[in-house]
Amino acid sequence: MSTTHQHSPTVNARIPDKPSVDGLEQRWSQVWEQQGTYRFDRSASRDQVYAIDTPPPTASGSLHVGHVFSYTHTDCVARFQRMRGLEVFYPMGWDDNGLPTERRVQNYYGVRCDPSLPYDPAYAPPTTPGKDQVPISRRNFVELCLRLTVEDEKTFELMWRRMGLSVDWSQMYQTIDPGSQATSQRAFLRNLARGEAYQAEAPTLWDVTFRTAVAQAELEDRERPSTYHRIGFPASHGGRIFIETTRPELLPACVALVAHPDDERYQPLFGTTVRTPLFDVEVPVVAHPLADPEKGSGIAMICTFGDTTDVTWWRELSLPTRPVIGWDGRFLPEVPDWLRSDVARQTYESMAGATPFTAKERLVAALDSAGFTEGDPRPISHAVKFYEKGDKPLEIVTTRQWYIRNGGRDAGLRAALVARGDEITWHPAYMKARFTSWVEGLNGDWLISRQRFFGVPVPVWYPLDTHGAPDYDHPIVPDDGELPVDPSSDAPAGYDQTQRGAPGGFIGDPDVMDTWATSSLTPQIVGGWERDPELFAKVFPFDLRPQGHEIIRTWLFSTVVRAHLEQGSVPWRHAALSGWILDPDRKKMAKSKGNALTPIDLLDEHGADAVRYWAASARPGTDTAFDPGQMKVGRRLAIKVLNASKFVLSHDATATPDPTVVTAPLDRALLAALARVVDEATAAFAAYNYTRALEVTETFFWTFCDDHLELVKERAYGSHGPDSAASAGAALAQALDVLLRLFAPFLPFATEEVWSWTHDDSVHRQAWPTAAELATVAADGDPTLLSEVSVALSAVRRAKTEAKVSMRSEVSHVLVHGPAEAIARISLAGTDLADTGRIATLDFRADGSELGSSGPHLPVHGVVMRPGPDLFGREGKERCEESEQDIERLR
RNA sequence: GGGCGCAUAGCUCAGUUGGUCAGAGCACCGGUUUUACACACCGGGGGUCGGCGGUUCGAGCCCGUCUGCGCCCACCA
Repeated sequence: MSTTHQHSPTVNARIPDKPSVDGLEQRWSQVWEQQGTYRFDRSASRDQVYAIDTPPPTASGSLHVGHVFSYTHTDCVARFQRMRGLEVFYPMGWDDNGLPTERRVQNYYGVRCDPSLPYDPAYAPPTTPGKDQVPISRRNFVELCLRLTVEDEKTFELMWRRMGLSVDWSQMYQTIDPGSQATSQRAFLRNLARGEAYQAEAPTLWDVTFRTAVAQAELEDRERPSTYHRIGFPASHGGRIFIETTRPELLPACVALVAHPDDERYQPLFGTTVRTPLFDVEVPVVAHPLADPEKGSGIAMICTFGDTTDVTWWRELSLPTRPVIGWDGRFLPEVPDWLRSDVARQTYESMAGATPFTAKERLVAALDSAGFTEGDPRPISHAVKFYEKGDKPLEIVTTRQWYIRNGGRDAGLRAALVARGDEITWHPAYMKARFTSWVEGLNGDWLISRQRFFGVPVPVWYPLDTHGAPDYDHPIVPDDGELPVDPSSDAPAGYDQTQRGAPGGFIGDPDVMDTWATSSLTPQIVGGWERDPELFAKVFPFDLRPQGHEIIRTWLFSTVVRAHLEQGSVPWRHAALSGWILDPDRKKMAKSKGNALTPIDLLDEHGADAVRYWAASARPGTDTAFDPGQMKVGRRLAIKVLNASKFVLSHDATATPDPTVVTAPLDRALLAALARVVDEATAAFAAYNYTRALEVTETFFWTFCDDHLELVKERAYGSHGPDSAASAGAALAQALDVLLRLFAPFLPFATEEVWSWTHDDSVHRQAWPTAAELATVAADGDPTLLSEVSVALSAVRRAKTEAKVSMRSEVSHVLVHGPAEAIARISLAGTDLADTGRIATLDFRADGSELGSSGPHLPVHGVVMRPGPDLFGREGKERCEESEQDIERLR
């Protein structure tokens, strides 16, 4: 990189007569691709690398405006770091594995996966989805998933390119591609070997629609109406114990009643038994501190399992298991063997195979008619756990599942993971609290197995004994070199396919891993862990993980877990959490609400630079209102950059480090003021405050355009000779050169367009500007001069505006007066001020006066004018008196 | 129930360690067709900085408290 730029002899010919922001995106994104502008140079050393762990967007549909928003933030940081001299490792991935893709494929093609079907190599999906979903084999289904995600990902890539993301597209990955699968399986197998992954048969939160287990991190509470039913249990010593429950249909699964140990009402019952109504099962009355005396009747029935509290009680009180709900969410078809009496069996038969809803209706009716209920059902509203992607309440089903230790059952590991959070710099800092509180609140290990089809398979097989029963305690694992494997179609070493399912043979684990189990490894996947050790050493730990704050508990946390277990390190040094886009009602913009605009529409209407400007105006972590007005402002800024640049560069001036060319005090002041802006923008950017960097640059730029450019225009055209013109032109060129680089991370298209008028290389590979590079030319320039002259100019303009005359109107006499130092400075720019204000006679008076309404921090205290009555066409006396300005107009 | 964040002009938001901090942009009103830009430029009005109390010579800024909004988490009988 270099700050001295070669000049083309055809400078002016490259400047369009009518610069436009339209069409820049297509042109420059192509050039960047052809020239490899953003290609990562892996020959850089580790301390020269800035590595980004890019969030792979879910490839299950379309991008929305929230993506544009947050990815812009990351891109601005990436571009800054690149210009700062770092090699930026900026990959892009697609999270295509998992449920969202399955659902999209089902809807798109009108198919569903039936793993029992054989693979049909000739299968072609229907051109239009039929009314009923066509069952197809798992392999056919996966092929459709791959086919559709490839199409989606092409669209995504075009979108990102049009946004101007400075991604290195040669570093692309999919979470379902073979490399990701191998990494995911390798990490799992290492967890297994170290005892960090294990399987267990245990009560599991279960989504009955998707028929899969779900993890704690994927839960969400939803408020749902329900009803309390008051039910009497016959006590062994006579009388009835009344409980209140929202799930009376679980009565056949009841294993105990529980009350608080201190609850005097029920203390006499502890140690006794009651019998379940109708089902006539004897259950104990037990004590546990989790029982809430205030809730319902103060005594609850424990069922296996109605909720997670039941699981706690069941585990801690060593209660028996009486499951009644199956994987499909319906009551098991067979009458359970613990139901013995005829009434019990008949009652259960009326519920067998039913949904909980139907079973509840039938059982409550039976309880009513048998006189076990008391009073009317009482409506309540309570929180119910749902899978975040599901629409039916979760059930709890006992199943064999794979887990990875995440500190949920191990205080030492939990503390170590909390400490990892302290090693990460959070942007904004308060987001760390969400991480910490999540880790500290974990109550179980991470359930990673899913009973789904499109995902990374759990890479193990199980030997079958001579009776054909699997030995889950001795899984067969593949060698590292075999990865990735699919146990449902590959045979383990030492076996062949004919032994699949046969006694003495093997079976493959049928499950896939949760999508987070793979995406938690994005640093390892994209960084080439075990695949490309040289690369991995240069990028890991990564420098930045950008992501949404709503997935701190999932993606961020699970990535920390994997890196901690595998590398003994944090995965990255910084985590930047982006906010959400809110619609005008301050609700999160979401596709499901139908209020998310497509990004392409926005780009068509405003242009990429404009949309990026809006996004970059939002501070890190802040939820932000969707605001087309800001995009209009951004578009205006981009256009302004083009036009101002055209003016500056039309003078054929050269940015020069030679202080003998830039001699005018105002020109030096400009560069001195710009040096301060550079310092401020750099410090802000380095602290990930890209918004502040943009703001200071933009503010300066408008002063540059509206004041400085106007002040030096006449001189630049040569009105005072070639030397002063050269000074103006060189300073303008120098300032523009710096400003373009300051704007480059935000407005990559407009800045590149302008840069190309005078350069053959890309602005995006230039060095980030420094105050030092301006210092020589700025020389003794005083940055306050520019603002002081601006104040004086503003006062002249105000007088003309109030007189309702053109800014070109001539003024015969202006007196500027104020503190001596300010007057001394301003007088150095007197010629420029007189030219711009079209002032015939400009006088200065240092009197320390405080005329005018300017604030005390404004060093110029008044511009004193007297307009003549005839030229302005009015007296203007009132104005003079009002502002205490003695304005004299000489014609 | 616990935790975090927010509350400043009609709107969207800046205000770094308390002292020129009452700001910006948009919107609004008025003016200017000026050869980089009318996709422009110039100017203007507009806020008791959520309420109350406290610390201080001095408080959007610090402390307490209250109100409202949002988010995260929590064992849902």
